[in-house]
Formats: sequence, structure tokens, C-alpha cells
Amino acid sequence: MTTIRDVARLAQVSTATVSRVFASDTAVRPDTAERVRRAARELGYVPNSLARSLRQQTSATWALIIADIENPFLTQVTRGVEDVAQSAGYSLLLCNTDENPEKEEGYLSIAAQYRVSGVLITPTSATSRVDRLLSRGLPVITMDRPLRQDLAVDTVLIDSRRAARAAVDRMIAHGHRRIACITGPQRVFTASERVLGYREALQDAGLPIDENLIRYAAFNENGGRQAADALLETADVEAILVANSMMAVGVLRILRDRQLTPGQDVELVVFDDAPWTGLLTPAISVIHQPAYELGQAAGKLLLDRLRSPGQPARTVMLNATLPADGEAPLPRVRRPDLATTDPVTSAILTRSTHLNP
Amino acid sequence: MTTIRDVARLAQVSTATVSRVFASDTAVRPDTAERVRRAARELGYVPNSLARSLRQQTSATWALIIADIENPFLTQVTRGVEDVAQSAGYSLLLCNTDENPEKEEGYLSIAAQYRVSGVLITPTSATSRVDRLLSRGLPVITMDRPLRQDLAVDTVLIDSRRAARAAVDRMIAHGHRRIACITGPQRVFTASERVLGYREALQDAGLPIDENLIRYAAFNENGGRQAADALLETADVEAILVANSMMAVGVLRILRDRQLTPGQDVELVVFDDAPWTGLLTPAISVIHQPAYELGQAAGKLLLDRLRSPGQPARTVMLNATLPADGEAPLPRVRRPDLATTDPVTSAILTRSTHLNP
DNA sequence: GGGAAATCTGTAATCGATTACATTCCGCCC
DNA sequence: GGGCGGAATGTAATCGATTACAGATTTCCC
Repeated sequence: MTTIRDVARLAQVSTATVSRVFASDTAVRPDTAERVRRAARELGYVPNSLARSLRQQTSATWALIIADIENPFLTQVTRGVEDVAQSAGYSLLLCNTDENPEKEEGYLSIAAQYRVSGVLITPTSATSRVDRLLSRGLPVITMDRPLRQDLAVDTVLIDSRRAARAAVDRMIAHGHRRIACITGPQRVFTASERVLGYREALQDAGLPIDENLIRYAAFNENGGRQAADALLETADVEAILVANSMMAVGVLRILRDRQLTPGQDVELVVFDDAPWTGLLTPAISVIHQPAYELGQAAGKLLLDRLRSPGQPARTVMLNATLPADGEAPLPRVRRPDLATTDPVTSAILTRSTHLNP
Repeated sequence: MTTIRDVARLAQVSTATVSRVFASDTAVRPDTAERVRRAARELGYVPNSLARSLRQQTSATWALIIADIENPFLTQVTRGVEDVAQSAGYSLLLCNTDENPEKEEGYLSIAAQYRVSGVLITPTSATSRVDRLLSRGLPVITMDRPLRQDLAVDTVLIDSRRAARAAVDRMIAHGHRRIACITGPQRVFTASERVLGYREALQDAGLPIDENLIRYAAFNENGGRQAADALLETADVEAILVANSMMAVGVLRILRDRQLTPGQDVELVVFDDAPWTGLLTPAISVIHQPAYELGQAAGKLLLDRLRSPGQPARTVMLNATLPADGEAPLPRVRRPDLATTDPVTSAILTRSTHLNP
């Protein structure tokens, strides 16, 4: 493996000069620089980032720790983060916790070991051990799920409680009374938050809450399947709020097995506008979550934090939107132009709701 | 940031001893080790992987360079790789090229810079510049798409040509004659491979090939939509082979806009068994690709390669399966037990086809 | 108790870059 | 031509670990 020393020797200069050609803006005489570059090309020299990062005490890498790489919502978040990282010159060390706190802890430790310059995470629980990173000055951004209030971390959330409430409001307006909620593991913030919105809507309407109609399960197809199966075994329901698109696949499968037509026999509203949801007949209602924008906002918060480490922690709240009755689902806006839109600002500005009850 | 030196001072030993406690199997007296561990705990010491990797000239990291993180096929591949990596003690530096050769080149260079110990890639083209990595002794595994034959890289492929042929055979058996093929960018191996299978089937059946029925487009929903729209504008077709599940969403949307019912007005066979495909009525046919197993096999090839760098390059070919007519799609087998199944071996052993023409 | 062997620990070089500081070079002006 | 000043370059310390080698300590056995 050729090093800076080999290049220096071939170009007949010192290693300092080679380094200056590649990594700093210090002046080097044009002909010297050219000689160095030619030597580097000839030898196929690639700078060793490990050595550079070690010396500079920082690496141009972020760790992105997500709960499930197969969740389309999270892959869209990843894209948002990635685009911001890329355009600011950072690479992403992507890690997948599988909602497993132990795997998460392992990856947090790896992030610290690799001396990444920032960590973005969808924590498996509010008590995830990010404090160890914070205490050594490593910035942490939490996405989609908050951490303990006493930790000073920047946060990007989606107001899914409000969206859940709006969805249930609508079901009630449609005349439904036996409304169920199938959601993720209780430990996960978004899962219980959506139940809260569900409860609020029922309470506001003066309807009783039947705990039997609230089901917690894994945030995946299998979870949706099991929850729906158990639910329909003991109760007959007129409408179901489903907390995520992967669970929705399972729920739909069970409905089908029981020869119930979604949207006809059972009204369905599903979080996440997975691309396939528009293909069903009759189409099911979806709550659009601005996943890409969430990732983008998180990336920008991290950039800000790196620029000014001292500032107080910020929270950005984004809105989920439920298209009006009969209205076509919003077309998915993909990759807004980074240069012209600032999701952080616009998020704060547009904090007022777009929900149609 | 506390270093090994701080720990050594507090524990009243040399840095060598601290290092031995954490990173080597050299004997250290139990009470000394305990003293070191206590000191480390007290100071919140986390070893600096950069320094370690620099010294050891290798890092416990693989780069996984995939073409599209939003493609469910590739996220399943990622899981397969991840599980192997994790169980062997490696972390993944995941990179997303977006099918963009320039982004790819950038990430290849980053992989070299970070001195990862191996690279797994779904190359954007057969001429992707992995030679620069190989020439410095960095192992490369290519997945789903081959690289130039003269490069000695381990390869894992899925025989999608055969699967495409079987699918078209079946369409022909169903009496269809005007059969179309919507596939990805011509530059991408799997895209043109599926066209080859399509052509072979038509040729074998003595049917004419109408180039107008073959459409290349981006490997995503939009691509599927545009291709289907253009196709149906100029021709009426009885059946379509679609090369990927994201394109299928676009195709289905266009069919719907034109009030054509898939499986009734137009027979459809789609590569990838995305979970939602079973929800449509009538259900569409899918070709199951063993994505998870592909990732797993690639990871194992890399492990083998790291163990014995000299051995000749290997190619593993996996089978795609098309469930028999009327048969329910295979249940997706998720995460087979790493300990008991060896996908590499089993792939080689099961090279005979499972396809039902 | 003595000495050899085995075990444990320390010293210092090393990985490959960056960078503070020192030195050399070069052009310019009087 | 000499001296000055700024630009270019070199020397060597540094980042934080690992590890070859040397030296110290302990163990064991007669």
C-alpha cells in the first residue's frame, strides 16, 4: 500500500508538501504541486483516512442508527439524511438495530470507537444509552422518537398523535363506533403515541374505550397479522387504525383470509403512504408521514450542531397529513431541491396542521 | 477524550498492559487486569478504533455499496450481509449509489480511504472501477450483477434469465402471443439478462420478437409508469413481464388508469415477491428471488476470501423460483438459521432448477 | 535456597497522516 | 549587490493505539 512517504520520495519533496497538496489550502508552487500529483497518480496513492482522522481528531463520518432497514419509512428517512450528509462531505456508517436494545448498544459503542463526528438515531427506547456519547461531546440527533427530556439532544419528530386523532375523528364521523387500533411495541414512542391520539378522539366524542380493541405487536407484517387475527377472533370491528405500512400488509392479509373487504366491511386508515397502498381496490386511506423531510431536517440539525456546539437543543416537529375524504392521496414528493428548501425552517413555519378531520 | 495513557496512569501500569487487557490474548495477571478495567470504567474509556486500525493495518469494517436503498430486494440483501458481518464481528459501512456511476466511484474511493477490509457491491455497470481496490489487495465481492470477466472477484448471482424464460414460457402456454417486457436500464446486467430470457422463450416457441414490446426504463416506480404508458399507447398487449417490484407499482398504476385489470385483461409476472403483491385481487404472479440468501452468501464468500486470500475467485449462482400455476406464492423464508444452513454450499448443491414451466 | 523456566510488565518503535515551527528560496527595491 | 519580506518547503512532534523485544518477577522443582 503506497503511503505519503512513497509519493514524497518519487516527487522529491517532503511528506509535508505532499500533504499540503492534497489536504490543505497552504500554498504550494504550481509546478511542485503538479509533480506531486503526477507521482501520486503514478503510484495509485489513496490517502489513509484513518491516519488523517486520528491526527485531526475528527472523521468525516456520521453514524446513522435505524431500527429496521426493511421499513420503507426508515429507508426514506435514510435517503434524507444521506443527501444532506453527502452534500456536506460526510459519509454514513449505517447501522440496523432491529429494535433490539442490545444491538443498539453495540452500535452506539462502535460509533464512539470510530470517533464519528455525529450520531443520528431512531432509539429503541427513551432510555437508550446515548448519554455516554453526549458526555464525551459527541453530538446526537434523535429522529422520530424522543429521548429522555433531561438529555440535551436535538430532536425531529412527526406529530403522529394528532394524525391518529384526525384519522379516528373521521372514522367516527363516518358513523363507526367499534374502532380498533393496531400498533407497534408499547415501548416504542410512536406506537404508544398513536394510541394516545386514538384515545383522545374517542374521549372527545364521548365514546367508551374498549382496551380489547387496542393491540400492540411487532412493527412488521407478522405483528400486523397476529394482532389482526387475535382482534377479529374476539371482537367484530367497523374500523381499524394501523400504525405502520408493514403491519398493514399483515392486517390486510388477515382481512382477506376472513373474506372482509377493507374499505367496505372494515374501514382502514394506515400510517405511511407506501407506494402500493394506492393499488388496492377499494383504495385504503393512508396518513402521509414526511419521512424524507424528517431525515433531511435531522441532517441539517446535525450540521448546525457541528457548527455551533454550544447552542441549546432544538426540537423540530413535522406534520403528518391525512388527505381529505375522497381526495386522492398526495403525490409523494421525492427529494425536494436541497438548495431551495429548508425543511427545518419550513417545518417550524408550517407547524399549523394540514389535517382534515 | 480519555486515552489509553490516562487509563495506564490511573491504574499505575504501562499503556502496553492496558492494551493487552482490552485487545489481545496475552496473559495479564488477574488483579492487574481488574485494576485496569476498573480504571477504564471510572474514566469512561473507549478504545480509539482509528488508532487501532491504523496500527494493525486493517479495520473490522466492510463497505456495502448498493444501488438503491429503497429497493426492498436490496434491503433484504443488506440484511443477509449484515447478519453474517455481525456474527463475524464486522460492522458495515453502507453506501447508496442511486445507480449513479459517479456516486459509486466516490464510495469506492471512500472504501479504499477507510481501509475497510472488504467491499461488497451491486455495481452500476460491468466496468465499475473496482480494479483500483483489487490492485491494492482489497477483496471485492460482487452481488446480483457480474463484473468484467478478467477481474478476479467472487460473485453471487441469481439466475434471473432462466426465471424470465420460465415466466414467458408460461404466458405462452396460457395462449398469449403479444407479450411485452418492461425492464431496467440496459446498462444494468439483471435488466438485460431478463430480456434475454424473454427473447429465448419467444424464440423457442417460434414466436416473432417485436422490439417495440421491450421497454427499458429506470428501476423504480416512475420508470415502470413511463414504460407502461408508452407501451400501451402504441401496442395492445396480452401479458407483461416486469423486471422488479418497484417498477411493478408504476405498471399497475397505469393499468388501473387505463381500466385494465391485471391478471384478467393483461397477465402480469413480476420479479421480486414484495409482501404487498399477495394483496391484489386477482393476485399477480411473482418470481421469488432469494435476496436474503444472496446477501448471506456474499458475506460468507467475503469471510472465506479474508481467511484465504490466494484462492481463485468463485461464483455462486442462486435460483429464482416461479410458483406453479395456481400454487400459492412461497411463504417468504426469513432469516434462516445461520448456524445450520450454509447458503453457499446449498446454493451450489441446489443449482438444479425449481422452475415450473 | 538456588536456578531455570515461565509468566508478567515495561520501553520504545511503529502505523500514515497533519501541522507548528524552522529554514530555505526567491523576487524586489534601494 | 545586499538586505528584506513573503512564499515555499522541510523537520520533527503528534494523534492513540499495538507489539517486538527486553527486562523484571514469579513459579517450580530439586
